[in-house]
Amino acid sequence: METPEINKETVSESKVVSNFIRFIIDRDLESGKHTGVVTRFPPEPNGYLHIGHAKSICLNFGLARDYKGRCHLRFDDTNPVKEDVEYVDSIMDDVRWLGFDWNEHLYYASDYFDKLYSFAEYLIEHGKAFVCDLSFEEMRTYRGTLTVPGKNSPYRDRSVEENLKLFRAMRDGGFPDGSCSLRAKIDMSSPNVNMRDPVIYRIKKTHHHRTGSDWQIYPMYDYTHCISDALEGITHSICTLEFEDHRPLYDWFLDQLPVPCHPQQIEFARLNLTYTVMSKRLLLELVTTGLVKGWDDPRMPTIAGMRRRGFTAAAIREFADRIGVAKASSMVDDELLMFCVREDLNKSAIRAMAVLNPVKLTITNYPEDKVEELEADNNPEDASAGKRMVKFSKTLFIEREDFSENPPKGWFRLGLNNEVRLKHAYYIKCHEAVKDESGEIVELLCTYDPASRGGGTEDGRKVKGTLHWVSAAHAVPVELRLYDRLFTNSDMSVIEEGKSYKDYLNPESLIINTACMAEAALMNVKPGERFQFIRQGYFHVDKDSSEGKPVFNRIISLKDRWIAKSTK
RNA sequence: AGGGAUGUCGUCUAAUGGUAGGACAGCGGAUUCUGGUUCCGUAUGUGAGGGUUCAACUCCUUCCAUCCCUGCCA
Repeated sequence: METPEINKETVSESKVVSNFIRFIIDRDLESGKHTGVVTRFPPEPNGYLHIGHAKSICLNFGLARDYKGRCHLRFDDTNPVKEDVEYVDSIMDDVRWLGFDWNEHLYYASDYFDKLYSFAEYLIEHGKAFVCDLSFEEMRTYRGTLTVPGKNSPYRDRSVEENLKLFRAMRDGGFPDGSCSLRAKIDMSSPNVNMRDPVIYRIKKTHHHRTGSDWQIYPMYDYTHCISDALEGITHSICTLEFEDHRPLYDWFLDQLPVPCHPQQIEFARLNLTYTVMSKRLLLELVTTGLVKGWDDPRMPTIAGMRRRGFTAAAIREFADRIGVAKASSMVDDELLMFCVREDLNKSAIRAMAVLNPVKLTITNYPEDKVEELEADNNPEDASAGKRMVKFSKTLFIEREDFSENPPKGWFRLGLNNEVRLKHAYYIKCHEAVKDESGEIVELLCTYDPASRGGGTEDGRKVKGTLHWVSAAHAVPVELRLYDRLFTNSDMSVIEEGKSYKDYLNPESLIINTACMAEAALMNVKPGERFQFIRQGYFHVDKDSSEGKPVFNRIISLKDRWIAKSTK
């Protein structure tokens, strides 16, 4: 896997909007509870990072940046059956690409396995943990339900010596998977089911991506996470809302153990985006069933997917800043993400002309073999982007949609006898639309006004419509991949009775366009470059491109007020 | 009477007892060699009831709605 350098775009200090977490930190700093801020981003390496993780990354690394503290990257790798180095690598890659740096603070929960084990013996010695022989089914029965208290395990009162002996036997591979577990001794009648003697170690004779076959037992999340935080001196341990019920357990472990500090767990609402799914399970399923072409499919909400699509890290960071942080569950309109992408690209993307659905246009009063070079600016938003020369001749291509024989009200593109401007070139008028037997237009016969060279005339007459175009003899064919939302349902958490998320797949989420004719310069582009195809949208050169065969991903179309108006 | 949490424009989010503000989306207009960009304008909101207070999104109280929790997943 490629390992890019830290994103060159500077992660500038963003205008800070207060939120409840900053409020807590300010208070802790003011009261002297803390003298600095240490946060962490703790992914489990069992899938690729998505836009929801990006929110968390921007939050945690952003807090560290703004408070001049530090943010650790820690892999929560306590379940070897689901985890893999491929994910570890992709996660580091994505965090770096987003523009964040953990410096030397890279950690793995698996680095703490020895300490975690010792702490477990400490709990046993203090009568706070026991080895339980209950099977999965029995344990479920003993746990009770949400409204009925649980019952104590019959193994709950084993002696410290016996527990120690059994736990060591577990460690040494003396028992098969699932035959027994180490449990905390808390309270089976707690209304919070997480406190009903939760399992803290289970037997898994599974190879671990970092510790190999060193361990036969692995610690559970609740036990591991709080201790890892404490060991690293985390001050504020920020996680999502579903862990709110786990906070008493987080605090319980740290209260029982001789750990260096007691971080504060703070929960915030995870990101939900319209028209997308965010669950790792579903994302994995999309990949493994081939519904998308890999984790970096440009339709995926993964960071790898958005990166390949052509979104910039700056746009994603801006998005994270704009959505804010709160505790109320929410669903963010994907238009906000698109806004951030357009906002960033508008300033930076080089303009070019490409005709997606070409129709031939002949300028009847233009000399047969003449070819002119016309000057075009590369970016009207940025004069430093310079200018380029574009070839113009008698035969051109324009968009088929830019001509209408019976134009609707408000139309100011090409029609019979109305004048439009060809961007950077001349004013033209159309006199005839030539059709084939089936009635389809095959050629537009136009005349041009030589006095309008460059796109304007001395008389200053107004020409409302401006079209993009390419010279037929000089244009090059390019492949376009037109991406759209993967799903058709704005709230994917609401699935109709009897349907599944697959029933909401958008059949037009990818349209491959091989008819596109582009200005010649686009033949020599490199993967990673971004352009604005004038009047169409932003495009990103895909890694599937090869010499002389460029492939462009449509990042996002331009906003189009005409469509909005004309379909009303 | 299981527990935990959350309700502010359509959406996201500020206001921490003192003018309910911003952004996206929408709508209207101006500018424009991209129906893009930019600029200007505009409508829409404190879940409901009661109470405390000179003053309540904020405090108290009752109700309602929504989300999360019964993995040896994280």
